[in-house]
Amino acid sequence: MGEEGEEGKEEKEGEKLERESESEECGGGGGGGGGGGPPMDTPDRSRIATPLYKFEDSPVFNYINNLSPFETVKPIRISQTFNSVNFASLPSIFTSPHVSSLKGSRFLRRHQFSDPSKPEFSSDNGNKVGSNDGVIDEAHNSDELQESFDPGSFIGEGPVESTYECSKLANVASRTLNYDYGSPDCRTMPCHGIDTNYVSKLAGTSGLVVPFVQEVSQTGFVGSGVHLDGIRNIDHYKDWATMISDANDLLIFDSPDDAEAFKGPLQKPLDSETRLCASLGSEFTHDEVSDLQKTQAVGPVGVEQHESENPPPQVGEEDHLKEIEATRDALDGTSLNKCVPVEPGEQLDNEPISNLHRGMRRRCLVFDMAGARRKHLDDSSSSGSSMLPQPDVNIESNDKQLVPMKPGNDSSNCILPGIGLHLNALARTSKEYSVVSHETLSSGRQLINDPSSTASIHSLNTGQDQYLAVTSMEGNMGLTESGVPGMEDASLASGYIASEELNQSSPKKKRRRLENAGETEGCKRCNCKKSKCLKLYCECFAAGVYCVEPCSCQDCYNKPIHEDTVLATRKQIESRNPLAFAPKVIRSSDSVPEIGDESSKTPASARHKRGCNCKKSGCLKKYCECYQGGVGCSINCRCEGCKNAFGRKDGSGAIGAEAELEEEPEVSEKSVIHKSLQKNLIQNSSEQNPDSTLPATPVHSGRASVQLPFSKNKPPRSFLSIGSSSGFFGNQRFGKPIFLPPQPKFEKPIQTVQEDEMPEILQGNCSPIGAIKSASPNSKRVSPPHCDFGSSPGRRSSRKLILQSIPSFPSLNPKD
DNA sequence: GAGTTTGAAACT
DNA sequence: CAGTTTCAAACTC
Repeated sequence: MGEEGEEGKEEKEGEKLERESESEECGGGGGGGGGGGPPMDTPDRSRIATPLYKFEDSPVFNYINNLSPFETVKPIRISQTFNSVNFASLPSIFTSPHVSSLKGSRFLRRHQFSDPSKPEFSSDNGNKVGSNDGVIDEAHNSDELQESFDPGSFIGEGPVESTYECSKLANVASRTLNYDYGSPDCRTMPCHGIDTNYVSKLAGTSGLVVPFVQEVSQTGFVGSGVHLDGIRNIDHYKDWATMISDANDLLIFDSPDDAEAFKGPLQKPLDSETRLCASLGSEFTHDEVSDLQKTQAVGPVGVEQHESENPPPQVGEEDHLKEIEATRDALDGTSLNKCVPVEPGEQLDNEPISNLHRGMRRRCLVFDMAGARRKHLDDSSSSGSSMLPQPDVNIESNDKQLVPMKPGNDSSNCILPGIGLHLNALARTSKEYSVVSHETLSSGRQLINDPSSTASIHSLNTGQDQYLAVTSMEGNMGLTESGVPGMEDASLASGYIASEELNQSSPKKKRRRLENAGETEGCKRCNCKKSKCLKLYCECFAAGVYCVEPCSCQDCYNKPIHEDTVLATRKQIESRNPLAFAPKVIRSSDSVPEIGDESSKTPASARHKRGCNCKKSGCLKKYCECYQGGVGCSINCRCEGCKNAFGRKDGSGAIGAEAELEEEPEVSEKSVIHKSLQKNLIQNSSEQNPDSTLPATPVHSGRASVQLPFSKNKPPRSFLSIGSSSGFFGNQRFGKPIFLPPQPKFEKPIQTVQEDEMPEILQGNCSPIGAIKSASPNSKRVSPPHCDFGSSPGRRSSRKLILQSIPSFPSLNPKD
């Protein structure tokens, strides 16, 4: 009975959650997952297109042309090119060219975004909740991406456009392939279409992108394309008009957030661009504005107005103008004015601006709409940590959260199953990089990866893949290397996507299959049936990552789609046990050799944070967390009959696995242990390096590719940290408390988590113990972890691992 | 592949 | 805080 009761309870909860999620998803109405079809985006492209041409013919247009020093070229718009290209390659599914007309897209977008569902998409990249239609979704996603990518949709339109040509290919590729994002090159390269895509994708997921994009453009992305200066001008005006209209919208909507969001993100990037386009904004005068306004009525802009629901008041024009101006003024600060990047590269720059603007706005709207949820997320997630100063960042963080590890349903996001992780990781990195690194980390230091990490990645790739574990985000960042693999994965991924959905249907089989196949690489995933993957029972959840395709879980809520739920649950759990998501295995500094010494790094140096409680397994089976983690038992353990090969509680074996080997129980397991040990050694070597290179950043620890000895089955997961935002970098760097990508049970911890890494709190100062206490729920002794392990105080200082789980510790902020 | 064992997590 | 239940992984057959 009790069970039933409980189940019922859970069910209720689940339902509740579901409802919530659904509401979120559908929020707007339409979009929703299954439901909505192409929700928002499919506007009439034709319709959109038309206006432009008309526009050209219009007197206003002529007027503008006259004004502009440039020759007007007929706007044969890139869009066409772009469209043509895209479409050509696009699968039939995409019949509706989202991309086609930027403006059109804008149009739609607005509506779309207004739709609450949007957020979800953004987060997931279109992954819809639970829907199985991988294909469709994907398409959808891709569309979305496109949209986001699409200048119109994309905030960073300007830049994006500039990248256009490059991006074109990328887009196409992306669509067809679905996920090329992974291409490492992107990061490094300034303009690569891929980047754009990637960015766009990211953007889609989050508003963050903007900066990034901008950056790209700035970087010099030289627009390959032909520049239609004249067009540009025109566009510029047009953009202005659009902007104005947007401004109106803003006023109307009055969403402060928007404005803010706007400013933040754009500003920076724009600033840089400013030099290029600086003057454009200023150029506009009232008259021009008015003209524009008129134009709006006539031209394409008019369309927009329609959209905006603010019918161009012919009568109250003045007022309208005033409004506009006011808006404009307000926006000035924002950079909109600055805006339009004049880079030659920008083919479509004009639109970009407007688009940019739009994008911003749109995002803002989205936020607003989705708002509540996002906000709360932000708050929660970021609350502890210092958020990035810029709004974007916040957004990013949120978005990140969204990033799905498991595409589960959203193929798109993940897209790459294989890459999925990779992507995710990359995405984050990229985002962060773009944003963070640029801004904050100008130093870029970290970007450099660890070789080791890279190596690990490679190895992973070979395997299954799908989840590349990017050992370190940073490594990823390095992208260059890591990215490459990702690419491969991506290609592979496409294939996987479809299958992903299927997987869930037959979890067990799948799982087994994965285990067998993937074990090597370690792609193991969870197989939760009742926990909805929202409890620590779930390995994925416990690891702070979203469930991924390979997971065989049922009723999984550990997906980006259910971000809110996941976060909430996480919070809950953390409230109970702050260290719940912290790495379970802590490497003791003592033994911890320096980074370089891998050989010396043995599991022995590490210990399980809480210790095990084994009664029957003798700590010789994976039931034992210590053993599983490849570490010896410690005084923290309450195990009985400890025979842990890596070190006994009594200390006999403690020294190290090696010692253990000798001591190994004669039991048949000996061989097993041996294997495990060997693996460990190997892994350790690889891992350790990473550590060294990897700063304490959780990320590293995170899923470093390194697998613990036992992790064989469990490969490093993708990194998407649920929490997201903090993302690997984010968290630490920004000190966001959000979930860190936890390190997989042991895998990560071992490698990365060194005592050094341990949160300062935990470390040296046992003072934090209080926290720890809480951490140790069961009274299992939570020995002050550090103390025990942290026998070597000296080392600790160097790294600052932040326990993600720990909410806010300013001190934790990344040294970086 | 099904069933059992195990111990962590969750609950009371 | 301790005891019990639940859960999913690990393991066995």
